[in-house]
Amino acid sequence: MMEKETASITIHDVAKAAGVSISTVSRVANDLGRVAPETRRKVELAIRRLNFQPNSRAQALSRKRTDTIGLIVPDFEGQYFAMLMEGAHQEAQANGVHIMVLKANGPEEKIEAVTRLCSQGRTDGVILMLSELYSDVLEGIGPINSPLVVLDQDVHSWRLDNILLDNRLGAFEATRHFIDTHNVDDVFFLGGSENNVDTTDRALGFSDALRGTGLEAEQRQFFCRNYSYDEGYRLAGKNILPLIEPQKRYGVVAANDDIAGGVMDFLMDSGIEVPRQAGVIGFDDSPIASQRRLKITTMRIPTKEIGRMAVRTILNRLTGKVNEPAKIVLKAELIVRQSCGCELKKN
Amino acid sequence: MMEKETASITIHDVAKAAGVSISTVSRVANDLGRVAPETRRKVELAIRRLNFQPNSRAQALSRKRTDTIGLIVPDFEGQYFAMLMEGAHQEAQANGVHIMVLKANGPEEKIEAVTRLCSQGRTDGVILMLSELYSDVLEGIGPINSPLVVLDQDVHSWRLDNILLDNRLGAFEATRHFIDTHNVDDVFFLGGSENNVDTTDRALGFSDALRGTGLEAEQRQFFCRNYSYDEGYRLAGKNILPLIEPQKRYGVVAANDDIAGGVMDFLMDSGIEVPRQAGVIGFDDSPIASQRRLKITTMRIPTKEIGRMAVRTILNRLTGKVNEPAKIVLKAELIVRQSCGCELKKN
DNA sequence: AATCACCATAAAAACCTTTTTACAACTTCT
DNA sequence: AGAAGTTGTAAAAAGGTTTTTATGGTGATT
Repeated sequence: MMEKETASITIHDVAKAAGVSISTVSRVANDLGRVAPETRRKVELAIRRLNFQPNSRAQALSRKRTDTIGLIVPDFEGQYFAMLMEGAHQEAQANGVHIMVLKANGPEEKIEAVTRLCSQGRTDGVILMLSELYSDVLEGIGPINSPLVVLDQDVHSWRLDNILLDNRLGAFEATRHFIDTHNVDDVFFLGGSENNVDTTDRALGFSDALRGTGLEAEQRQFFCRNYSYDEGYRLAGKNILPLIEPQKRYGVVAANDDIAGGVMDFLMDSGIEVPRQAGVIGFDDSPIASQRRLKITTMRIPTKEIGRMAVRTILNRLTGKVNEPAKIVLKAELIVRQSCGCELKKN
Repeated sequence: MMEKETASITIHDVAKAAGVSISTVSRVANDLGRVAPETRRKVELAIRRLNFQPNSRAQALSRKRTDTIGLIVPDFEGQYFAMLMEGAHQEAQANGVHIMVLKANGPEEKIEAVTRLCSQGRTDGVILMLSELYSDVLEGIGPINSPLVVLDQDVHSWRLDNILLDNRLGAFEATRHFIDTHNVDDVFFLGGSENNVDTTDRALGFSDALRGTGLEAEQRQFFCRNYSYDEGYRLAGKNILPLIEPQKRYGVVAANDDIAGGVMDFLMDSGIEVPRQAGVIGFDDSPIASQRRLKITTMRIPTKEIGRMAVRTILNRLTGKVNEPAKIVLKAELIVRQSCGCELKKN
């Protein structure tokens, strides 16, 4: 039988090589306690010479932490995940911790994921994108012994950390941009999945914006099966095109940039002039928004920032700097490009 | 002083509750060895009643494995990372292992990353996207004690596992598609960063395709700073537009779909008809290729598959099923859409 | 009836650190 | 000069599993 691991060198080997005890080696390696200069030199030499790499598994057990943060997302689609990851990883790396990624879809999968990461101590804290009805999940999880920060959902009543985006306000502003700035005749809202809280919140903001205009929100909002270009394209054909009349001007608020792109392309393919006849505003400011000929006006979401703050929040909890559950609400910002029609107005 | 963790219940608690020894609990929990039915019942009951969750940190130390696989990528840009992640996570989840993601850019960062994951035993194996000159990194890493599979680079001589894409062949086919099928007057190649092996391999394939045509490859290939839309747009203006003559027909092979999109948009913005005057073929078949009005013809790379196979390969190594270093070479597949001009020919 | 094999379980060792406790050998102070 | 405090290091305990070894008890074998 062949031995797999080349019996890696442990703290004992270093101790022996340096002629000291293991506790001394540990103190040198972790730079704590007082060590005589001469001893330190000997130990450091031995560490270097043997190329001693502390076994992180043993460290994890002893220190009761893994220096790892879990990130649970519903999917890897679109640019959202990548941007979140970018921010989270950045903050994590700066603090010497690692990111473990899990994808979990239904409530059961989410519970399972949190259990593996949290309850079994695989991570020191978890960032959770709930995205759907949360109560089932949170109840299923039960009491947690390490920090859990929830994105995209207000779970303040559960005394959990929260990094949120004010979706309602964002959609409100996008809609009002059409109504106030562009003076459109009518507006539509194209959401993602209807049991996705992002979407329902944005639908609320859309309704808010219509209040007092005489326009009824009900018949003006439609929902995709997911946040994709293809769905945007499909629903534009199914629900929006039939409602468009020649001489009027319209505004479409889409729940993300992918959907917005689909809507725009369908409308253009159908001979509708975008943005003259119909303007479009997306959500996210994902790269694709500016990587097309007609650049998409969008509500920028500081996704990278959210990732960074989520990690920051967990780290703060861990160091005990913060004890009250955090609730941070970020705002979306209107990025004016071409698809809303602002350029037309100027000319 | 407040106690942070609610002293979680251990195998000892279960043993006491069931009136057996801890080794018996371990045997029941892991379903090994022979246990009397009656004893098993008692233990299982206790486990359930106390909601015992084995401490994965202790398991990791004892079992000498973490059930975690590392994934090191150069960046999170584009859709490539997401697709890779999708495949890797899928295979991982099916086998009860986790994915730890690290971003590492230069050789030093890569060495550091591999050290943390591999040498310190944080993961059981690592998937590494080298993407640049590899020798520095591989030498810096030194001997490794757990499986390392390298993507996108032939490191067979280092006796490492390898999942590769035949970039040279892919670029050759793309180029020949223009020459053979479309009978173009001239072709161009737009690569990514010049010290990125993907790009240099594809440049070689481009050269291969020009052999015997009388066209010189040298002046026909240009390199972006990165694989982005903006760079494609920029280089199309700087290098390609000046070379275009009115009555001729051109083919542009881009190193990925983002660049291809940029090129197309620049050409169209400049009044060049795409694909009539200039056809474009991208690489990757990333979502953006089909999420625009003029869909991009592209060399599809089975990225998800690569992610899956990389995890599979590590798992196989771990279980000792495979001992010889694997070298799997996948082929890119031409996906004909609109940007190459095939539709025009038909009409 | 004595020996043997076998089975179920307990006890102990191992995994590799960190952290606490203990203990000498010096300093310093009165 | 003796008590008290400091300092540097060793020894031991702790962390929670898995795995190996030991052991008492049962049924079969001669």
